[in-house]
Amino acid sequence: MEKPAGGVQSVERALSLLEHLAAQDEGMRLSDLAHAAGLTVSTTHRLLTTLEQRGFVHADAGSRRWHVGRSAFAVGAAFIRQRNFVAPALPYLRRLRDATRETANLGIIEDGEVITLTQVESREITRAISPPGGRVPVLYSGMGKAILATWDDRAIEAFLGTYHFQRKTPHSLTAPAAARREIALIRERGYAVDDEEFVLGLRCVAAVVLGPQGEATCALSVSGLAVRMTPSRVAEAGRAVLGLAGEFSGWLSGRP
Amino acid sequence: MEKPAGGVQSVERALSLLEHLAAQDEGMRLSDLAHAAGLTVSTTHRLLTTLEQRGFVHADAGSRRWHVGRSAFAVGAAFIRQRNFVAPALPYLRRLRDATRETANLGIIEDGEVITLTQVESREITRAISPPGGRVPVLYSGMGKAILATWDDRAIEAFLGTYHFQRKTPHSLTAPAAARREIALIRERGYAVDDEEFVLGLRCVAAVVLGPQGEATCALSVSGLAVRMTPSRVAEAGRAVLGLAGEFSGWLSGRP
DNA sequence: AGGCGATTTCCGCATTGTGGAAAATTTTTG
DNA sequence: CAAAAATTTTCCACAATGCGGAAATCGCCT
Repeated sequence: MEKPAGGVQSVERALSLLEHLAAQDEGMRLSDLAHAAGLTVSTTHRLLTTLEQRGFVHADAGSRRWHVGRSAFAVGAAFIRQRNFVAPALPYLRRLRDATRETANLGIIEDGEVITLTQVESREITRAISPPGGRVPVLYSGMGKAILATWDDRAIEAFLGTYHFQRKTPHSLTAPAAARREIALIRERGYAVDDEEFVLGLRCVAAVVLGPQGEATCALSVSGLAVRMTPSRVAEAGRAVLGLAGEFSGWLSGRP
Repeated sequence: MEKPAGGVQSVERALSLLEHLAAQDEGMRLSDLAHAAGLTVSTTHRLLTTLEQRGFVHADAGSRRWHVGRSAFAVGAAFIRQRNFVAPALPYLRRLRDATRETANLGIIEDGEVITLTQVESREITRAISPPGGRVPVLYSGMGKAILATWDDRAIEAFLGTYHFQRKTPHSLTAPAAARREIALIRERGYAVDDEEFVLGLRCVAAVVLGPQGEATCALSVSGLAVRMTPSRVAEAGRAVLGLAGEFSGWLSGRP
């Protein structure tokens, strides 16, 4: 009627209900939900009943409120397990590459190391090459430090307590105190810098991507040769990576 | 036709597609998905298109495969954020209480401490009382130790490295070595025991609840007075809590 | 180029979902 | 504690909506 959408009406409505429920942490009552979604009460009730049979929503008998159900959780978890955010990240990585003219990377933390899942290469002739799939200890990586900085202090202390510091280059962090200062700096400006701390001649600027719960899901970074990555270009790359990580976070959480 | 379900057909079918996609980590092609779900190709395509418009699935242009999308992730994340697993856990906690005649608890780890989210009290006259909402350091809690034991060794070492050991009772763990032995034991038998390590006269048996990705989501425990919790009853409670935690894990991941 | 499997679009039909209104239930109020 | 108000649940007749067969299109391999 209103919208010339080519979709299945009842499915669209059901999905809309799920999104409304996800947005209200206290759950919603039937009539409120119907009003919010712009549907009649009876239609809303029928759709909710269907969703409930499949476990995608759950009606709390006591408070008469509807909540997101276990099946929605089980399905959503597959998104991370399957690494389905890698392909959608590519447009952001491309924009990051184009904004900085350096290689753009996407990485996650797994078992105490940073894995670069994918990258979009710089078009420069001389470019840093560290192919996707590689593993790097957290503190030697801009992405690792950016994610680390989102943890609470307790977890960070626990991590630093047993981290095996190594002097890979003259610029490497070699003590917990230096790491703490670094983390404070990252929190202040929003992005992390790897200033030739892992490989001499390579600089890296990274920012974290947050999921819908505010949890660090992954990180974006820009890596380039130190000769090109001057202080002013590092700052410029910081703004770019911060902006695009923010956009990608928003996309992950549901907003375009 | 086949099923006398009172639900909305197209919505049920769409949810079924989501669940099939979540189960196949490599994604699925249209025709395979249609076959798996028992639908015609054209119907499947129409439903997928609708789901895609809302971002609940994503079609990878290159490989021609469909995957779970970001919106499903965003909605599913609300399940954990809203703590929607607390109410559904109650039936399991009740069964646990009835099987052991002791108080049954549900807890999570947050900021390095265990929070008891809810409990079902023992019917015994003399019962241990530690009301929901309380926070206890991880290593003093059966639930905390059970969750800790699921972490990888690296993370455990990091944790133990800065843990502030305190001798709360003569039975408390007071050194990393003892904690490591304890974790090995927990992994071997599947459940954790707090043997008067936090409060004298109180024993606790706990097992972890795993989410769809195999991640520790929360833990179940049984707590009772040491005078009643004899070694044989501890072993019995261990079997009960292990079984029910497993059932609850299965429920969380989609199977009843 | 050509053929084949898979995907996408189209369309007439009746199955299916819709929303008003009534019945049942719960909550609030007098 | 009874009556009223508000909300949830069930029911039903109608036609709008979703269905699936088939045709058109696309993409890939030989």
